[in-house]
Amino acid sequence: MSQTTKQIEQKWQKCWEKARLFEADPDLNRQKKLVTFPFPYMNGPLHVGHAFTASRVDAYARFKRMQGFNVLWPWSWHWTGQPLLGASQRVARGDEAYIKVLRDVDGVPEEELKKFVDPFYMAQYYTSEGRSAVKSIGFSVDWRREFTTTMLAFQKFIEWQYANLKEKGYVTRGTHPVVWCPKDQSPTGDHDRQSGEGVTPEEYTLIKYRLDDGRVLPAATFRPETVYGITNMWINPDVTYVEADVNGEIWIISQQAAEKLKEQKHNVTVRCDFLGKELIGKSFTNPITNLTFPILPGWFVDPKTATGVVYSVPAHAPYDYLALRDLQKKPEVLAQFGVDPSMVLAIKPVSIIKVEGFGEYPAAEIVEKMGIADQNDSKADEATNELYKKEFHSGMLKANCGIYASRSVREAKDTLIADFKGLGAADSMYDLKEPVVCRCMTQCIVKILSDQWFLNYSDPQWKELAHQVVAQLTVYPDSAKPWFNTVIDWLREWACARTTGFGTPLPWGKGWIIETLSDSTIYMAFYTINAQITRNIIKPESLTSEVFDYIFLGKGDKTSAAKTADISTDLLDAMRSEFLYWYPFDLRNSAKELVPNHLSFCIFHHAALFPPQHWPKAIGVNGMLMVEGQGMHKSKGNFITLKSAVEKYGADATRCGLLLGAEGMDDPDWRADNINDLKFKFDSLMGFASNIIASAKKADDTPLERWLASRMQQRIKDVTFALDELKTRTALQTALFETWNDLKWYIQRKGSTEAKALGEVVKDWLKLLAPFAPFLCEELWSQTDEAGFISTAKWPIYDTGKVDVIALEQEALVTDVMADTNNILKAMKISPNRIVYYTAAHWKWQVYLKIVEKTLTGEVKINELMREFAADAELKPYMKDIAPLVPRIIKSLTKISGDRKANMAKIGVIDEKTILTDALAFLKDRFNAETAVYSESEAQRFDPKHRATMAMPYQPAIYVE
RNA sequence: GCGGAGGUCGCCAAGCAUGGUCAAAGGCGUAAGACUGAGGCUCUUAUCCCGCAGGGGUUCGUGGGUUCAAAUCCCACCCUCCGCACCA
Repeated sequence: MSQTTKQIEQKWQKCWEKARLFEADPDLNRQKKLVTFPFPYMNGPLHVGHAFTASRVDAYARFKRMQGFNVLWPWSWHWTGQPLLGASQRVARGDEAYIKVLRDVDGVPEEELKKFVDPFYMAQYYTSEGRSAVKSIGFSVDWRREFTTTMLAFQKFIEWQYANLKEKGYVTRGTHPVVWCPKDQSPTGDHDRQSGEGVTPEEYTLIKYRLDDGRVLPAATFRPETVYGITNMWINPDVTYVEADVNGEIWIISQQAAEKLKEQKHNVTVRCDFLGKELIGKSFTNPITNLTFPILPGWFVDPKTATGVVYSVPAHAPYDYLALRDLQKKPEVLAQFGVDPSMVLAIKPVSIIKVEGFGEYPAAEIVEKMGIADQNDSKADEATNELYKKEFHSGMLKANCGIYASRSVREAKDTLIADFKGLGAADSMYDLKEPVVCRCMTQCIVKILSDQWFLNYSDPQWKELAHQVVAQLTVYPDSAKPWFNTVIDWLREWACARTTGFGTPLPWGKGWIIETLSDSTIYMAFYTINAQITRNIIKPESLTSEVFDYIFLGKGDKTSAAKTADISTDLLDAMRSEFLYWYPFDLRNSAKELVPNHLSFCIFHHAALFPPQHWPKAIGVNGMLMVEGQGMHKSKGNFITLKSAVEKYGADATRCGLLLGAEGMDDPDWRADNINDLKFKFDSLMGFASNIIASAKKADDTPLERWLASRMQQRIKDVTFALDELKTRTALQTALFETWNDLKWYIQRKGSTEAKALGEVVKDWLKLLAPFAPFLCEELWSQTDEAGFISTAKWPIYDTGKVDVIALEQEALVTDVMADTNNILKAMKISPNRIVYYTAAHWKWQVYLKIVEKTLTGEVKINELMREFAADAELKPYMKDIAPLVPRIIKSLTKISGDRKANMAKIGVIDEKTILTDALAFLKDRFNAETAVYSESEAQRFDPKHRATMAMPYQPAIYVE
């Protein structure tokens, strides 16, 4: 009884483990490759997305191992961070919806689920599930180097890293605005939000206009340059405002604003509240120009946005223009507030920005153009956006803008804000453009966190170093390389410590732990020594900074380091040399979503901490896995765990199904039908190859075997080239389908599988497939006469000596003839009884080859050619036939590649009659018709329609009936 | 908005750097045949349109341009997907 896929997989997994096949130790006689995959976060099971990215790493690792490299492919687990804790708390809270997902999607058994109230238990559970899934899919991992990020030894490593970064000045301290949940007392990231995804704090400038009594009206704006164009203030008469002591000044702001400012480093004490209408009609002073303006009622003013105090720039703000116009049309409204309508009527917009395509008053023009009725018209928003954008990008400040006159808005803005603040005329506050609601249903605000620790990715010198890392880095695909540079330029300070979740305590900051994206930037170096740490049971406290300095940087005195650490100098040296052997890493491959964060951080940190010889060698980036055309989400019900995929389809089909999906940065699509199909294909392949291995014993060396061997060489070349570029899809497609098709063709043509040469080709084929479908290949390899594992067999090397261009050309003749025959049959719409081929006469070959030669060397001149032919005694008699032939041949040759023409010239005349005669039985079978072949020059031939004279070299004439 | 990646013959997808070998690989799907008790699987063949003779026509997001020649080069436009920070 034949083994099931599952049995085969388990068998080889055990064999590999027993042979310690993937355990890699330093070996100075061999070149090394350290390949890595970003450790997965353990708040859930591994899924097919992980499998896709890691399959690429594994295929590469296996390929390089077969090429003779000493390959190290380690794996670990990310436990530090917030989500694990959050997940565990949801279980503890009895969150049924969440528990249902764990049960149904993750497949967690009931008795385990209960224990998930302990986050470490949860992590442990997913980690051991994950480990067995990784083994079951056949990743060739050295497990001796495994760790989790909460292990003390690892945390010592992170401490060392951060102490170093701080010493080098890459860690800074400062304040930072975040979206904040007042109830949870923590920042509310996108994933923690009920609504308001993607909303970030935006900074408003507050212009501190002053009432006559000295109280401040801090009007909020994104466009402080418009302070020069103010005509009045808007206060919502129906809204409650407060008078508050803010940093020693008396501010008038909306009630909501007072609460917000308290969280933003403002000292706020509310003294009293009142309705906005009390302010209407009062006048105030512009702190920049010292001019005085009135306060008018504006119902569009939203107390929930910023300060609830807005100043009016009717020349450039559509809302202001509309609101003013509305008031001017309704003097009776003004009268209610005791405002003199004629004063309002006298307000004229003040133009301060010159912008292309608009005249004096852009706001009025755009309102007109879009036909906006009043301040309640929904189109007003659109007009605002359009005009703001336009004025920002191409606006110039006019002469009435003080010292900023004739500067562009875009360029003057930042200095202007700084100047105003310096004068005490402006302040700032943050607010959210749209409401954000936390998962706990609380409305979020902006909080300014103080004494926050940052990695200073803004540091220009650090950026420069990071660019240098990128410059020497190979990126797969190459097109992703510029992306890294733009990300490096774009990254700013990154808060690298937080107060909640799991993580390594910040070495110098009480209560702070290192943020999880910041604790996973150089840990690939830790792999190099972790096997030693475990094997020698090195205590965490022995891993002092002196020890790490010595191991990773060769710094300091090893005797004293060993002494303080209580470990031997030999062991220290062993770790040092192991690090030196493996580092830097040769490949890190991940999905493209990590480019703007993890992978770029990895570059920054290597730049900061390691010398250039230990900088990353190559980074691979791939797309994000889709499932049936959609993004994979637990909530969408299309989440597929790695474990379930392997169980259902087998490891090889899962790996190959994923890898055939896409390469480069394209997103692969997991289609269950395709994977299932592949599973059947592999069953078929097993029988196919097995049969060949058993029967290929006969010494046979015909052009067909040479053709097959030649094709194989081309496949070897292509697969090797593609894998070196991490083009896993191209490589697999060639290795699996194209090569298989070659073999099938050979067997059809040959009619048997007995040739020993075929068996040899199959061995190479299995090797090409082994990085992708290791279990299947290992099984088939064991059926051959070869010893050892295919996983460590020698990768085939492309050998031009094995390429027989004549055999290739001869076989091409057969396929070309078949294609032509098919075309004729299709046009005739018949099934033939008899097919006769006529090969070209020798003199035609002479003519043909002469022309081929000419086209290779340069321009072909017909009259010269004809003269040459006429001079040839052998050709002279045929001149009448040659004349019309020559242009035809020239034309047909334009469709043939230079390489092939060169081959044709080299090969000379091929014996078409023999080739076709040999293929006759095959053709007969294929077309289900009597077949025959004659040479055009044979007098005795069956040729009722006189087709023979149409024969051309490489294009025999065909007669069908 | 900023940044990145893309739009190819029913679907997925190669090709585009180095224009001619491109009606354009491969896989899927579809159709026919073989196998089977029947099916699934597998294998074979076909699969833009026209053509009773190996030929012709129209295709590679849209519109222009360069060229003897463009899926490939240039310009403009339209559309889709992804990332944008304290979060893994």
